[in-house]
Amino acid sequence: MATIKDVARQSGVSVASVSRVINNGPKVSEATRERVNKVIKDLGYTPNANARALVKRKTMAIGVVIPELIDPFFASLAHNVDEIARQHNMQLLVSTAPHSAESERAAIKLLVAQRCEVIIFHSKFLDDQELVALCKQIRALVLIDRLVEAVSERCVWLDNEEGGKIAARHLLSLKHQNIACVSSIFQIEDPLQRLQGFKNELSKSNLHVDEDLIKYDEPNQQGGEKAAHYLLASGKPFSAVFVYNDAMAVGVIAALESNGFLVPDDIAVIGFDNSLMSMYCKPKLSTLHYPIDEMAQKATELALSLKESNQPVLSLDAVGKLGHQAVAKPDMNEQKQALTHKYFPYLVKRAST
Amino acid sequence: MATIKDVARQSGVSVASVSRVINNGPKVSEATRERVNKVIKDLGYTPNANARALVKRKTMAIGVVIPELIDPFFASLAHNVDEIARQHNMQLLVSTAPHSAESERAAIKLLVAQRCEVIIFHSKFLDDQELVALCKQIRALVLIDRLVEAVSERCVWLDNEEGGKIAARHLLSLKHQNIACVSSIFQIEDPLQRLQGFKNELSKSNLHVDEDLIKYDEPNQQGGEKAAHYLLASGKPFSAVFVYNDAMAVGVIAALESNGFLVPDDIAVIGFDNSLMSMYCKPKLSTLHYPIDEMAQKATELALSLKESNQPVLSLDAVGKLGHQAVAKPDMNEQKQALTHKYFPYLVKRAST
DNA sequence: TGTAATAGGGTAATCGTTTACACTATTTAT
DNA sequence: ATAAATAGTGTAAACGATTACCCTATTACA
Repeated sequence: MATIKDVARQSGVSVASVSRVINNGPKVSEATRERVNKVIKDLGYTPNANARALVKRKTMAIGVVIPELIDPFFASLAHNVDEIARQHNMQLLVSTAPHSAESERAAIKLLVAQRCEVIIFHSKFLDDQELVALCKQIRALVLIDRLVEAVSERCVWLDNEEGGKIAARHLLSLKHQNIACVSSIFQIEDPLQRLQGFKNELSKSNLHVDEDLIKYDEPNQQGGEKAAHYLLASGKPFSAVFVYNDAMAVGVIAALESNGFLVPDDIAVIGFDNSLMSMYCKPKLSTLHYPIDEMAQKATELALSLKESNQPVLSLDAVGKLGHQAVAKPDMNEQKQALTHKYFPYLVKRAST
Repeated sequence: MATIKDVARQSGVSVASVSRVINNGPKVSEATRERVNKVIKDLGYTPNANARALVKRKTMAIGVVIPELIDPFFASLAHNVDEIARQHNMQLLVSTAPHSAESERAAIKLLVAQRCEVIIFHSKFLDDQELVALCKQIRALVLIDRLVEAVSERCVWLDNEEGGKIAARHLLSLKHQNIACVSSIFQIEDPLQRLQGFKNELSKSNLHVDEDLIKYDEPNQQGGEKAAHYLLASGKPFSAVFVYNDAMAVGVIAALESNGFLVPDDIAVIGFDNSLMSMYCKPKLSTLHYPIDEMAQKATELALSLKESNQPVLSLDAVGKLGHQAVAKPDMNEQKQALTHKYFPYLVKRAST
């Protein structure tokens, strides 16, 4: 593999000049520039990014930590990070961390080892304290899909509780009285908050969810099918189900229909995510739209702006430029104005309710 | 960020010893090892992968070039590469190259700049010649989903023509006479070969596809819907549709049903890929299973073994260990035994036909 | 006891870049 | 005509690791 020295030798100049040509630096005569470029072509020379990263102390890489690529939700997240990365001529590093604190730590460590300074982190298993420590250590680390109060200005998150409330209001407006829930067996924030919001809103109407009508399983189709079977096995009647996500909801519908129930006539179902699947399954699934595309893009841009900034906390001015619904919370203990990048789900009505 | 020198200083040894500790090298006393490890913990030291890559002349990265992450097929491909990468403690580099020769070139170049020596390349826009040149230049480059004769031992590919034949036989066995096709607007190998195999098999039974009943659009749901509308607009009757992939097929079904046709009673549909979608849409989609998981894993292992090998071409012995249906072609011009890693699709019958 | 083997550890070159600094012509300003 | 500025280029010191080679005790063995 040709090096800068080879290019220098062959074109009769110093490595400094070659470097200047490569980086479009000033102080190179047009003649030299052309000669060097010719040799670069001939030799098929490509600058070594590792050597560059070493001396410049920065890489052109942007890392993303997600549980796995195969889940459409996370694939979508990675896809959007990649889009922005490409716009900035940066390379995407994917570090997968399948559902455990240990693997999340390992994933971040790999990225740090690569000296990847811009990181989008989808963490569900590290505790707040550890995340705060990481934020201190890594200037351009942004947490997506999670709110950690102490570093709220680094968080791009969804109001899951509000999602639960919207679902509840929707089912209430349809006059449902006996409502079941299907949730994820991973007891992380999202399912808990969605359920909490859902229950809270119901209780405002003096309704409550029978604990026997809340079933948990893995957050995919199979899990949904199983959870629906548990529900039916409970023997208690219900006319609507609020499901953790669309994948499970599709499974729930399949199980209900194979047991002779009609959706939505006998039982209404509502999902979460607004995934492609919800649009193309039948009956089409009502769901809560999760603006993961915008969130991922915003998170990436936020991280990139953080890289440039010298301030420990993102300035108001910088945030202004970011647009969208950044929320100021004036009532914090400290004087500093805390900022948080909060997004909201919204209802998408389809044939299933 | 702490460096190896900081660790050396603080633990009162030389950088050489620290390096030995990090790499579990020999010639370090237990006492020193512990002392150094303690300092490493305290300082939160992480070895700089760039510096390492520079001096060792190899990275712990494995690159994958795909058009985009959001397509479940490619997400699945990347996912499986990642799985193997993780098993080898390697980092996944994703380089997306959206549907053009230029972007494929750029994607590979990025990976080469990173000195990523193990690469899984899904290329559809570079010509054979250029790919052969790349294979010469990059020892551990493997092409997935494509056969280039001159470097067939580096190719892991699917027999698309056979897929078309299987689909044809299936529809013939159901006594269909008027058969339509929906294909991808990207005129790359896959759709062409599938269609070719399909037509060839039909012609054996003296049937042929009316050219007006072949429609092209983007290979996603929307494209499928549009293509189905074109078909209906042609005014010609048909009782079955062979669709390029499941995503389009789902769109086709949606369009047909919204026009009052029943699938499969009025019109049968068969897709390609055996994606999750085909399993959970309704009616469930008959399709050709695409063993992308195994193929991606095999491609990755092949690339990894190529990295180790010193021979320009993979030896018979090495391939033996790889298992699966590696096919020997004894009738090559040259004496060298050419090998190719060919996979076959198979029919998955569901409710749509 | 003398000598070889071994264990433990340090020195310094190296990987491929960038860039501060120095240097020489040449041009510009006075 | 002379000083100052500028354009173009080269030299060499980093960046942070690895490792060949060297050195010194200590141990093993005759």
